[in-house]
Amino acid sequence: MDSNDLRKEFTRYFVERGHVSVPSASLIPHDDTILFTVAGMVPFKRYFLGEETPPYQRATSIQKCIRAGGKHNDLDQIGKTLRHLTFFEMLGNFSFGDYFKEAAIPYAWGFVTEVLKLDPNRLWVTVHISDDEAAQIWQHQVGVPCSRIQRLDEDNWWQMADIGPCGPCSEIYYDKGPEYGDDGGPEFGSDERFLEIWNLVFMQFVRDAQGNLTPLPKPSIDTGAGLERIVPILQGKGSVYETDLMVPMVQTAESITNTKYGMGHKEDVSLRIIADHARAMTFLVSDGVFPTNEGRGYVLRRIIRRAVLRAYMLGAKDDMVTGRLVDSVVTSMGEYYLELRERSSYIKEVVEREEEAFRNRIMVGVELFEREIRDSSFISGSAAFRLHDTFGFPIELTVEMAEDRGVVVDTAGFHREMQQQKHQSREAGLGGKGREKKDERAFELLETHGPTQFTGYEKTVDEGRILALYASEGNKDELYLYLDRTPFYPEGGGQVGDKGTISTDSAVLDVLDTNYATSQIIRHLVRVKEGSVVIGSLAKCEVDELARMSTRRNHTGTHLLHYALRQVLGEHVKQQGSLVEPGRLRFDFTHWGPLSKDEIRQVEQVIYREIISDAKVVTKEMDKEEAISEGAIAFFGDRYQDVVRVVKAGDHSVELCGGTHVSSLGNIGLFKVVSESSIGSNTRRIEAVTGEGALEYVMATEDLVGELESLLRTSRGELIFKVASLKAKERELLDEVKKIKTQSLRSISQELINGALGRFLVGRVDNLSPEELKDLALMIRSQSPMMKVVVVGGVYGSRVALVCSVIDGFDRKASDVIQQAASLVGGGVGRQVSLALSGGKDTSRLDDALQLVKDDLSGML
RNA sequence: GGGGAUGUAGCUCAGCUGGAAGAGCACCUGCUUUGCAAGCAGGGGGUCGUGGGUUCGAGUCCCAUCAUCUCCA
Repeated sequence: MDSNDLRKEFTRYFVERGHVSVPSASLIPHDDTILFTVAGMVPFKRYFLGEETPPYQRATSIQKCIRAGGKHNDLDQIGKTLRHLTFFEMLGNFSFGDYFKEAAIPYAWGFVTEVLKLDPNRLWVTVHISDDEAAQIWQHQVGVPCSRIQRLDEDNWWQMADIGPCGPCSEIYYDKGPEYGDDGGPEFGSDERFLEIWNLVFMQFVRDAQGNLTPLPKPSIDTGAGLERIVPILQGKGSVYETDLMVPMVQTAESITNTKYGMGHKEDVSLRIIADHARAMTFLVSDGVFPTNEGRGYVLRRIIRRAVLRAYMLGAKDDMVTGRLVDSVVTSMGEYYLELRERSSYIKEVVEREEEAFRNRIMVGVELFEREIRDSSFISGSAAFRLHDTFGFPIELTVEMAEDRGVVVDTAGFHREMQQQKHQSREAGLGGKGREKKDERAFELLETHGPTQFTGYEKTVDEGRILALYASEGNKDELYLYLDRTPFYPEGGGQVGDKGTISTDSAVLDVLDTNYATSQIIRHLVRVKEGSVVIGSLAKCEVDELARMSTRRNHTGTHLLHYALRQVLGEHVKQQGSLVEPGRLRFDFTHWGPLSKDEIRQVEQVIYREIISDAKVVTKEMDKEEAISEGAIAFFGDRYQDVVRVVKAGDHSVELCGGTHVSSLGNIGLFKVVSESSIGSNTRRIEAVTGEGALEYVMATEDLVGELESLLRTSRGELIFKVASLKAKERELLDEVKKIKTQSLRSISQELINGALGRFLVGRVDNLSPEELKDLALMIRSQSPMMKVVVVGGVYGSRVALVCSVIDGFDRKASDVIQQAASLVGGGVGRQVSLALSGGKDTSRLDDALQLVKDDLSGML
């Protein structure tokens, strides 16, 4: 049975048993607590937690998963073992309060023995030490002999967190045979011999803060079976790398590195890493991850770089390799994952650009490495760390290259420095953030009064009843006010909270900010302007309408900007963050380089055309799937909800968004990009203004041009020409001045030479810059080769300059000659042999100083 | 969020403990030669990323800032 058949058979089996087949969710979860989708249950988490009601009671899915980076990190194990993978597929069936152990266990056993036709004599089962119920079902209902059921403790207990749903697990293991390791079942035997192929999680209890377990009224089932674990068994292979899931990638890896799988352990590890990473990078980019220097993007980046590095070390020194790797993944998996085929050229572009950047880094690093070993027979830990930390030169490559040269690397020292950096970063990370405390009172309000009703989409003035007023965490004068209904927009989706005023019969309050206390309770940060607040009284809420209007313009403008950037730069552009304030908007997005002036113009033009179309902005609540099928751009970080708010800004821009918007695009008025900059690799930031802000910006530019016009006494059309000709003129004049200066220096030097007696010269010339004075001294020396010492000094502005030049081989240093004179005028001098420069502030002592030098030299020569 | 590195001629870079802005390639002119990176002579081209500071004097030291690269979280 090949892997495509297995996927089909699995889905068919559970659909026949009343499950709804749910397509694989994105690798980017709608969940801030994890970096990637790491298991089949991730997309259903909210159903299991009871935060949302599932639309079905039984579901089955084949879920793409990534375990790399974050809490679930298998990256370092890849290639070394045969069972770890960064990318894998999870087969799962789920029950949301429907069936429980009595059905889940027989389903699993039925599939394994009847559909997969695995030999029951090779199967083992584990249950939790406390779970007699499951053991009974295995033994009596399914008929697994007692000797094949083992009891495990922590390994068979599941919990999402310290508090919340949890329960025992039960697993099915496959015995690969004595040649793979020691016997004794999964509990005592070898990990490589007994392979876990099926995990059943019984969500049975809720654990509270004290650690008490309370049984759930409707327990649930979450199962997971690794496709990559099962396929080798079905195909009679020792590992997944020999099955149809991996062979195409391994073959490509062989071909690009000119090696063969099975040649040797070292080569095999590398080939496995390349093959595994080929799948991971292809799927990650396909699901919208972009190589950047933080979070998910950083993990992707490491995966790409690691694959390239392994290929490089096996001999693929010059040719690009990732393009062919992506091709092999798209070809072999595109039949089931259609999105790969659709986006293959995009995936290749993103990945190949990263490879190219990395290859440039390697080249620089190799040079530094050479320099490092030139005069040292070993590489210190700190040197290896510097190569890695500063120049991005991987430690593996340092070690490899050192081995080739017979040089030792202090890897222990390297890891020490690495630990230190990690420690340092973690400290800084924790100190900086300051975690928000949970607003417990908001939960109470939610229980007693239900969610706050937000009316701000329709109006900016409304009435609400005051439910509570509490002291805020920070400033004493500032309080938290809770209403049953409010038009104040709470900070979210990048848009800042509304400001304004709230008044009752007895009090007037300034609203400083508005945000969510919990996901459904809105909290106003207020300051009492006059009177006192009576709980339960009716309050008139007035949002600062001017600020809100500006915010609306900026928010809709942000959507247009996003659309325009994708039009002009390409579909790789993706929002990374945004800030919408009344005064301006800020938009971070993925892109590989600075935008040219021309590209910014084009973006502004696209936006301009949208604005003058004056198309309506339509907001609609719709089903999530429906929204995506209409082309809405969904972002990670968005909460997963069945019903989402979709904002259609004109005919092109469609996004999921909870913010406030103008009613038609013409209201934006004018959109102007104010700045474009980098905030990290492959991440750019644009700041822009709209409406009045844009007008002010244009006016300021106008004023500037106006001022230039009057300053340069010319018209706007002539401005460029005027400045260019002024610069040319300046150049000309400077050349002229230089020529004249040289001439005058020549005549001054002649005068001084003529007036000189003997083999030295001391003279005073004022109004020459130190630079010119130096030229003068050199000129005298070159015109009069017999002159042994030349000292010239002069007043320049409020300062004194002194220069001394001596003939080669003179028995005193130039600096020594004027040392005393320099200190007399309040200056210092360094130590120079042939030419010394000095200066000072005391202009009145210059003549004395020069006399001092003269006396000194006459005595000597 | 924290750390490190880099920024000098069109390009690639050198410039040590502060003291006369350089090389190679490219470009222009001329000569030689007419063959795979041709030789020789001459020449143009630099706000030393930007802004402060220390100093008699800063490409060089200090601070800030911008850009690019990189590691960690």
